[in-house]
Amino acid sequence: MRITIKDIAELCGVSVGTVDRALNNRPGISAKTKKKILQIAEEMHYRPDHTARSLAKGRTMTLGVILFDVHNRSFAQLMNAIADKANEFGYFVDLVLTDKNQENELRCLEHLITRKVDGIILFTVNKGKEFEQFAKRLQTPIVTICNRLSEDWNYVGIDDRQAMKDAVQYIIDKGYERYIYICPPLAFRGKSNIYTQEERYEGCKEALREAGLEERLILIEERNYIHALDQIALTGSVPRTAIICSCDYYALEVMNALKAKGLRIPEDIGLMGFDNIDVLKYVTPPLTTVEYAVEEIGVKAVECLVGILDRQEEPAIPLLPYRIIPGATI
Amino acid sequence: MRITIKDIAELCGVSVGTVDRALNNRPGISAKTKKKILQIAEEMHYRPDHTARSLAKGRTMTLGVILFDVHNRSFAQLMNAIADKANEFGYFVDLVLTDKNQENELRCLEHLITRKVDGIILFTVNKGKEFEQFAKRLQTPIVTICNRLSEDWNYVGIDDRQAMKDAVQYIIDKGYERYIYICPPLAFRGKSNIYTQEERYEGCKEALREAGLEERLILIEERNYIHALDQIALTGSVPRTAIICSCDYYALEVMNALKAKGLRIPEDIGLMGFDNIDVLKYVTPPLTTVEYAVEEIGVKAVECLVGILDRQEEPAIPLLPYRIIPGATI
DNA sequence: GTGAAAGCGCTAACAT
DNA sequence: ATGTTAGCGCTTTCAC
Repeated sequence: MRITIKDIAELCGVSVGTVDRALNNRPGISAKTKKKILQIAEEMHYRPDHTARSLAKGRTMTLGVILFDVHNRSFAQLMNAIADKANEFGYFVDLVLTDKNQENELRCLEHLITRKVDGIILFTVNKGKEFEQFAKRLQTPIVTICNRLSEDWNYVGIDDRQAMKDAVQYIIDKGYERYIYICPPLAFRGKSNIYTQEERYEGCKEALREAGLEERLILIEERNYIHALDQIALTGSVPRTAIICSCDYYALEVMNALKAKGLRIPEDIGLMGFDNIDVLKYVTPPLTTVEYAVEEIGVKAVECLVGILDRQEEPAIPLLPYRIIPGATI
Repeated sequence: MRITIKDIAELCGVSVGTVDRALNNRPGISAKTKKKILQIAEEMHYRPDHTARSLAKGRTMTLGVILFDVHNRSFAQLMNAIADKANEFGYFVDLVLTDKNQENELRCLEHLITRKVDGIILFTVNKGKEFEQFAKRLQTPIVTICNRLSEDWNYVGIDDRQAMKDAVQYIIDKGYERYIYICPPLAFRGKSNIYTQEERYEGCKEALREAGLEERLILIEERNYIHALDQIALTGSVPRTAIICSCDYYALEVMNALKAKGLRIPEDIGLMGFDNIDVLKYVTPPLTTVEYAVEEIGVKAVECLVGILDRQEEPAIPLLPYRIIPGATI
């Protein structure tokens, strides 16, 4: 049996109320008894029971975080940033993984509610009015990150459309003649929430359209994009081509494929990523990509949530900055 | 106010005991009332309060996991594996990060105890009798992974010494004449728990000793190992050198440095890593390294812990297998 | 300054 | 088959 405040109370010959006052240094207790209680507690290696405290206080001091997994993109960094910042505010973090599965995400949300988390940071794959109603019914503050749900929800992220637009403009300036855009199946649009992916694609199209190059774009959105790439003439006397990937991981796979074909980057073909994931520093040639501060997304999300929880304030968060990392693949 | 079993009881005109029986399908309830209760609960969007349940049952159905962070090595994969396996058994996972700081680790342990986790999976940086006593005093089952504490504790991992020995033997067979071993400062030996690092280094020495090559080994254990490498003659008419790194991340940094110097791998210099982290697939040339199933470590650790918790059984876990990945850098 | 007691929401043992 | 009740460990209000 673990030691409780009741045990401490008996040992000190006082009531549990007094022990509580000492332990949580609340007023209404003499310095002397307080000191004694704290000493005994220390000696007995007393550890408070957070479960009981939460039940009594109605708050768990815990933030739930919902992500796909911890591999993708820079989720590991994001997670670290969130955990650190939450700790600063005295909160702890519960991480749950959806594996990009919508049903799973619902279960994750239920789980966090069951656990009575005080607030939730959500990278959603769901969308639609029905889901939003479900989420509202949970009666728990939610901050969305990286993938917008709707204007009704707090959101922390970058302007993905403008960022991709800038990136493509950067490519255009280098004088490419043909553009291949690779992204996950936009056909999921109907079901899954791929807001960010859509935004990036729109940004690409906008840039090309404004440059009058719209018809030079080839969209590859199949699962097996490497295979699809093979189908497209990439060698010999073809227009000078740039491959634009909606995220770095695609770009890395493409880079492997291009290398395997013996193509030189960027002489034979240009390549652009997005996200600037941390492993890029070990990849040659250095990938041209778009960077933004993932950690900052985590920090801002926590600040927003804690603001709501601790101070009932809910300020809108401006979109975060981004920048193009030149690299050597464009 | 969120809805509770008491509310459901009133709505159904039954007692909380009956509601509990229905919700947790325990015996002693008619199919009819059960159905009604479940229906009302559904309609009212009832969510059980895990906090209250834990307090009543004395179990939280939660496993604590203590790691440095989620970047290093293959911690992300490890974490995913642990979370998945724990879910299978109906457990949830609480992850806490120590940032390789010993004091922090103590706080993390305290935290998990405060949260009343049922068991803990620990990648420790602490060691010594005092720490072990502290850990035992927590009265919570602990399974150590990846870094041994002592024979007193359950452990899941590989035979690092033998694995590195095999790796170095593999290098020796390729006819290298000089060996450079790079690892974190073994000087931390006194304070921090670097069991695994020591084992790997010993394995390297053993292999060389048995081949009569012991004096050909240069140990680099400074923080700034890239700088230290520079000091050592690596070009021109020097003995054919292999650089052995105690983990892949060092090897990747070294690879970058070698490339920057214009050295060819493995023609000019050999390079070996350890861990086979997942990003290696995007790195050229493919790094020769040692692989083992991180996921399996997670799975086994969870199985062990759940065995202790659910069935009071505590079987010793055999060390996991490993194998050398040839790559193209040796 | 300190004690007593009523919860927090749920479980489980004991009645009926 | 169903109801009643005493906790689980802590917080908090109200007396003294």
